[in-house]
Parts: sequence; structure tokens; C-alpha cells
Amino acid sequence: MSQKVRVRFAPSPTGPLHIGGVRTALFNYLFAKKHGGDFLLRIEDTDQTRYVEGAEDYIVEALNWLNIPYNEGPNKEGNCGPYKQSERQHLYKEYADKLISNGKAYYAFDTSEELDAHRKDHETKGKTFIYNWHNRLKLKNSLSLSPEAVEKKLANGEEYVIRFKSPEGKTLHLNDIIRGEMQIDTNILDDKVLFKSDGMPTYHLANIVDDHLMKITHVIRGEEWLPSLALHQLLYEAFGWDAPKFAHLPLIMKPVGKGKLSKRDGDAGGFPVFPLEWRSETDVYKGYREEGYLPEAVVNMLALLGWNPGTEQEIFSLKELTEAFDLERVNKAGAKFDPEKAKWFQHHYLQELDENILVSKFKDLLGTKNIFPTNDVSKIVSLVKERATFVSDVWEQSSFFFEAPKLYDEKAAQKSFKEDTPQLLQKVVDILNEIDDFSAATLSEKIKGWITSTGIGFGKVMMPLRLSLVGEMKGPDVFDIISILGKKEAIDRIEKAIQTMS
RNA sequence: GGUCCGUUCGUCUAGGGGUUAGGACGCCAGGUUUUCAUCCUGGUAACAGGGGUUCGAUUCCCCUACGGACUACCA
Repeated sequence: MSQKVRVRFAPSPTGPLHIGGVRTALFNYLFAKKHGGDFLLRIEDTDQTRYVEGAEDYIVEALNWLNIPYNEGPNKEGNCGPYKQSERQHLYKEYADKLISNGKAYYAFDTSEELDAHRKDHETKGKTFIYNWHNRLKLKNSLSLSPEAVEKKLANGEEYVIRFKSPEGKTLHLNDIIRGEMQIDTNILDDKVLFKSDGMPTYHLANIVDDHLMKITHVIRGEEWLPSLALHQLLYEAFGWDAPKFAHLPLIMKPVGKGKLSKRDGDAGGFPVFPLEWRSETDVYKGYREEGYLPEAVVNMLALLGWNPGTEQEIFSLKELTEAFDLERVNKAGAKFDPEKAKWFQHHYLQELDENILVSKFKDLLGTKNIFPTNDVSKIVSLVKERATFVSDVWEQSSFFFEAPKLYDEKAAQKSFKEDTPQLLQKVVDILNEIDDFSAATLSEKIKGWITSTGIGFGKVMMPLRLSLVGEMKGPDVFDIISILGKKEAIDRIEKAIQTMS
């Protein structure tokens, strides 16, 4: 009988969550939903010095925007709260003490300065300083000092940390859902600090204690935690607890160059690395939401980064993802992030977006430009939306409907404004004046009919006509444009072009 | 430096002892659109290298190279 699946996303509020973190949250969510389990959010704020104001709200807001709701977490208390480690502070000491009393951990009195000196010293000799079985008896701790001396130091209120006593000479067999079995020699492990001198636990202790208390069954986290897995397993053993299952996700790498994706890459590459815009005192980092991406596109794009369904399907709704998702199909190797592919997903989802919503988003955009159109905006949107990836592209593609061209594309003008162009365009104006039914079909019929009857080439009329209406050689069908512009505006524009040429 | 993890088209990836090594993004070409874009069709392009095992390895094993993570009283 298997217990209910419970997973958690446990970010540290040290800044905005970047898309790697978002993907970790997403995979946790998908896994939980796939198995009818719970997805919890836990804020790991045990490092007071790195706490950043607003980061926690940012995390919650980002998850909301992406429609990745958590069952339990801050402001959504379940049976295992509180869900902020700073509010659970009182819990951890007790567990650290438990480890001291069963001999799995010890007090250490070495100062940071002393340890730094050791590290520096080793470094100059080309070695690495490791605090563990081979030298712990030469350092200042409750293993090397007499019980009386230790007692006295503690009584005097001297600062101390609690270190884990890594076992010597054991081979550990670790298991990861994604990577399979791994072996580790415990001799290379160091005696990690579990409890800091400021009274806070380190990640390692808090993490294990909370995952146990919160009944977490699967730990799904980034690959950067793989080297800590041995310690964590040892910790579960030391407490006598059953360990959850682990899955370490591959990292998301820079699109170009080396290394994992970092917050600066967005600036350099011109794409967001954050779900939401983030403003610090000195910088502004772009966000997918503010850049105009739809949350569905971001979720879909992220899901396929390091996971695939094994079929050729690439477009997935969140619901479809929860059905198809499987940790076994997560890749082992890091994935370079591809901004172009993100745009492709975005283009797809913009096309699928309900047209009324798109129209209203576009109207909002027009409002910011102080344009309150009398034209039929929905007609314009449906005419140009297929060429748009973002709502802002709708404007790019349709601005001429709202603002008459002031200049004509130079190259195109040279090519299409010829000596006889003014008189041809004047004829078009004459025809337009006689038409009452300004439907694209009628317009097309009348003008094309005239061109055919005179025997002049289509290009001689159509090219300058488009140019006078749009200003460039782009846009939808000319007759659609005239139809939407209406008689007066269309004629005005053509006449202005004629004047400009003469 | 040490430890661990990884390596299929430029990128994301499927596959897996015998395949024309499949798809997607990008790119290129053609078609559609008398424009541009979209769209459609086609094309380009990969098993890191070397040893084994095997009738046969891209697939299994080993080594090398390369990439990555970690190596804090940070998470």
C-alpha cells in the first residue's frame, strides 16, 4: 500500500525565481497531479543575510501567473505548517541535539577565520581542505576536546556550530529516479555544518527535517543538489527515518557559450530568464509576462526542456502535461535554452487565444498609445493576427490602419512610383468615388476589372496603391485594407501620395 | 585540483545490438499571397574519439577527450 504522493518546491527567497526554478516547480506540480498527490510550497529562508525583500511574493505571483497552484504553502496552511522555515526555527535545534546525543553529530568551535586560514593554506599547497574523519581530531570540537572543556565552552556561551559526523570507510549506494544507482565513498565526504552559530539550521538539516515532517515522498530538485544526496541519505539514516525518493533534474544552460543559465544572460541575449519582471535598486530584469508571453506558452516550453513524452507531440496544455508527465522520461543531460523555440510556442498559443481576448488586449495596447479607434478593431485583428507572435506584433502589422503613412518606403517608392503613376492612382480615386458598397469583394472586382480592361500590368497599379495606403510593401490584401479604411480615408491617402509624387 | 553527473543534427530531442538514425526549432529552396508575414511542401544537418564484447555496434563495457555541477556557519 503506497502512501499519498507529496512533493514540494522549496525555493530560497534570495531574489527572483528564474526559469530553471520555475521548471523545477512545474515538474513537481506535474508529478503530484499525475499521481493525485499534493504539491507544497516551502520557503527556505534560513539565511537571513541573503534574504531579499519581495522575493517571496514574487515566487507566489509567478506560480499564480503560470497556473501552478500549490495545495499547501504560505497563506494556504495545511496540516504541516508553517511553511516558512524562519517560522519553524524552534523545531530544528531539537533535531540537531538528537543527533548529538546519538553520536551522529558534534559541536565544533572553530571560527570562520580559522577555517578560512586552513583553506587558504591548503590551496597554496594545491590541496583541498576537508573537515572530516581524517582531521577532525586535530580541530576544535567536542570530539577532540575533553567533555569538561566542551561543557565549559558551552556554559560560557561560546559560539559553536553542529557538524555531522560523516562515517568513515563506507560505500554508499544512492538511488535517483532519473540517473539510477550511484556509489559514493564516504571517506570523501566532509562533516557538513547542520546548525549555524546564529541559531539557524543550514539547508541540509532544515531540508531533511521539514521533508520528513511534511511527509514528502519524492524530492524533485535541480542537479546542483546531486553532490549533497549522500549527506542527505546519511541524515535520514541517522534520524532513523525512511528517505523519500529522489529525482535530480538536469540544469538549464545558456543558449550560447558555457555554463548554466544565469540572470545576466537575458540582458546579453535579449530574452527573459525570469517569469515576471524584477526590479532591484540598480537593475531591471525582463519577465516573460511583461514581454507579452502567454503563461501557457511558457509552461509548454519549459515542460519540453529536459522532458519529452516519447511521442512527436509538442503542444501540451497543462492538463495534458499532467497526464503525460513521467519522471522516468526526464533527460540526464543539461539542456541549452533556446529563445527561438520559446517564440515558436508563443506564436502557437497566440493563434489559439480566444479572439475576443486578443482584441481586448490589443485595445489595451492602443489605449497606451492614446489611440481610441473608431475602426472595427476585431476585423483588423483577425486580418493580421496570424503574422503576430505577440500582441505588440498586432500593432506592428496594423499601425497603418490607425495612422496614415507619413513617409513612403524609399526603395519601394523608387520602384513603384513612376511617371504615369499619379494619373493611374487618380483613376483609382475616381472609381472609388463611384462605389457605394465598400466590401473587399466589390472593391476587388471593380478595380481589377478596370486594370484588366485597360491592359496595363497589375503591378503598375497595385504596388503604388499599397504604398500610398500603407507606406510600405507589406500588410494584408489591399482591398481588405481599403474596405476597412473606408472611402474617405482611402481616397485621402491616395491623393496625398499623388501630391507627394508631383 | 578533488568528487560526482553527463555526451545523438547548430539547438531541444526520439530511438536502440542489424533503422534510409525519426520529429521539432533555426536555416535554405519551392509553392500560396500580384506585397510582407503567416501557412504548405521539400531540403540541409548528428550517434565526441579510441579500444574491447559480438557475425554485427550509434546502442553493452573500459579508457580518453569534452561539457556541467558541487567543493561556505548559501541555498
